[in-house]
Amino acid sequence: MNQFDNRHIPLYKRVESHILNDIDEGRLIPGDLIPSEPQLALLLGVSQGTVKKAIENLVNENRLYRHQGKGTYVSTINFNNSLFRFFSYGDASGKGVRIHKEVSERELKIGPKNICQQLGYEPNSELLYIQRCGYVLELPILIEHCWWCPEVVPGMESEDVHIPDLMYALVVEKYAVPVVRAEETLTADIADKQTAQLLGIPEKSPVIVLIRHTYSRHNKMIEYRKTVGRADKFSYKAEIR
Amino acid sequence: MNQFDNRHIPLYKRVESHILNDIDEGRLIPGDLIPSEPQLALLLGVSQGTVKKAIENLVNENRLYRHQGKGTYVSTINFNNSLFRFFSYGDASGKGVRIHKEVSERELKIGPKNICQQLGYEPNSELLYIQRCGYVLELPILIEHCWWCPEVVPGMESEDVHIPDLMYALVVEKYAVPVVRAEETLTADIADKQTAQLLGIPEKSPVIVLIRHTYSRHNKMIEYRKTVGRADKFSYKAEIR
DNA sequence: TAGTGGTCTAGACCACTCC
DNA sequence: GAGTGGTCTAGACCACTAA
Repeated sequence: MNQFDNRHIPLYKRVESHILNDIDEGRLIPGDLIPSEPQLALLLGVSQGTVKKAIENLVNENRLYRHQGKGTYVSTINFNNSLFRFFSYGDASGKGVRIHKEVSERELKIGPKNICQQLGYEPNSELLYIQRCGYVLELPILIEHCWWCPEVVPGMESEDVHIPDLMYALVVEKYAVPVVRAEETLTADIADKQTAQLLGIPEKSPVIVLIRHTYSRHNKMIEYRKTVGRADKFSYKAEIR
Repeated sequence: MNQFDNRHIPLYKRVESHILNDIDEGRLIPGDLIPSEPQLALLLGVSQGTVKKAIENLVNENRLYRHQGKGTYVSTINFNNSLFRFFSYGDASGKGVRIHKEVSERELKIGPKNICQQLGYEPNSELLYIQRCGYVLELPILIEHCWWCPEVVPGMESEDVHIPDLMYALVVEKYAVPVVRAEETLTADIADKQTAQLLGIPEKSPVIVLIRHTYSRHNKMIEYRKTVGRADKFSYKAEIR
């Protein structure tokens, strides 16, 4: 049965699956060096060319990256690929304008029902809520509402723990929780009273809303995040072919 | 380190350039069959494996597609890749809800200065303007404002010419103008009075704004389009790794 | 049946990195 | 110098398409 099924799956696909399994089950974590082409070829009983093809495919899918002379590594998630990079912070000349974030709320509290469920909790469970405001040159430009699984990041509700702009660096370094991937959904809305006040814009101004689901290994969702930003500073560009 | 060693360009890159040149200069047009691997290998004096690698790269970039047993073709632009496919037309169960468009204005008129310039005209030139309203089940959901180069589509201002939902089909078939690619930019705004009226929504409701630049061969821009749609029906999803 | 792309192998040589 | 990935070749065999 199994033999019949496998007969139609190309060898390079099996090599891809082998590597992806090692990643998904934590035997390889982001940043790790994977075995070299000859090693994998020997291990899996295929030619080096087949291994090369499998790795090339995974590189194209952004799952691996290679350095000539060094080796092949498991990709680290890159939040510069977030849709939020399409906010232009008023700097017409070039990119790279820094956005600074400040925590405005941080506490354990009962999460909304749908967020509890998405994070794998019973409704009305206590979650870690962090609210931050993002600034460019003192100008508030976005509000972040983050909901974390509290036992994934124990103690992060304490004022003693400094939260860097890129929160995920803290999660990886302090709690050793690898952030593996995220899903983002973009919509638009108009500012409610509280958002308008925090952003210093008129109520009912257009805002961009970005919902992010952040995942660790084994497809475990560890954070729900809703970011609301000024629409007048946002534009997302794509090419169609 | 010798920075002048850039002279060496890999053979497969040259094969890619050869094919892309043939496309850009119109010797190959979308839908055309390109020469087979052995033919290209012979023509360019490289091995078939090198041609294969070049073609694989172009397939990954969506410039070509292949059919086993048939051959390799130049990609046709696919407007299903438009960002507008992320409008969900109120149908929760599945996709594929049809959007029907009706022309509400069609005339030659002086274009806005920036649009004239982008289309390669002097300011205050006459352009072909077409306005359409998009419906799902009688419910207006978006407004399209299209500006065309008039001599690219002569006579399209006439009421006699039927404009199909996918306008580009007409342009390709009737005027033999290949549509090669398009660029889209997404932003959000609030509905002005006219838009609100046409869409049947309150003034100042949130709307999604999509600007599209459409190009023919030789990088010639042939259309400027601005589409304004109800934000409450739009969501764009992406994955970060 | 001839021609196309799809998979797979074996091996050569080069460029880069680290020791 | 040893090990890594990057390029390139030659050739085998298979799967699909069309005449």
